[in-house]
Amino acid sequence: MGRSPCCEKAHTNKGAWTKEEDQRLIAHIRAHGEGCWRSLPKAAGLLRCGKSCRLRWINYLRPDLKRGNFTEEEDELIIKLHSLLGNKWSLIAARLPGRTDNEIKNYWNTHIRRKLLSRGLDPTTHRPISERASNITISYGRREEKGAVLWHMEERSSSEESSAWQRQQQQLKCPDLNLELCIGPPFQQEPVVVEPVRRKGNLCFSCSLGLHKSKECKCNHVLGLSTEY
DNA sequence: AAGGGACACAACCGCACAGGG
DNA sequence: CCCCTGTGCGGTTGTGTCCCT
Repeated sequence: MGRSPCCEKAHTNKGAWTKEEDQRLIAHIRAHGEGCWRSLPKAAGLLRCGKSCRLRWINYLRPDLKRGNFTEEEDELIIKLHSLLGNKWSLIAARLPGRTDNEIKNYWNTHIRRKLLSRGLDPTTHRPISERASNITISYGRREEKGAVLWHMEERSSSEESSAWQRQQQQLKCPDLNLELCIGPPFQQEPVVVEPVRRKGNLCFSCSLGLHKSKECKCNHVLGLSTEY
């Protein structure tokens, strides 16, 4: 179908941002707040694409960003989250205050990937590189117990022998992470929306893991499952 | 000191999705 | 229900810096 470009590329700057551009963007957002990125460049007097402004603000200019090296704890958390969520950088970033998805993605590709390789682990699967690709399929099931919703992973292996290694891998894939999954009864009242996040607001667990279209998706149900970031 | 390869990270691009008209 | 727009995401590219020869 084709879409109109987000801006007139012929009249926009590209490449590195100058200090002046940064200042203009910061000043405008301080004065008017975030939002309507399409019209922001014109309003702020910037010859930039709206998307470019948004990216610049989110990744580098936001005041709550934590700059500097990643700590060892952050490293390990990223690895754990990646083993659980895959390349869902935005979800991973949501668990690391002050870090952006772009920053984590870059850090993964440059540092952690190599770190895992040096440990003999496949950065994509988090399995030992030497290990043959096994025929394990993983599905997310749900079982309810005493009012709580528990998530479990079901591993099916072609081989009957469930080795200790497989159990270990299962534990690795279900690390003891506090994902702060908030489970509640079907809500009766309008939920309090702290921040007008359009798409992440009331996602079910499947969708919050990026498993949209999953048969487990509960977004259209009244269960009221949501994840808290 | 110069050249070039490797690395790190900022920025861009294309696509998907939600929501409004 | 369809189309369009705005936004967000993940992958990729571009560019500056570092390091080795």
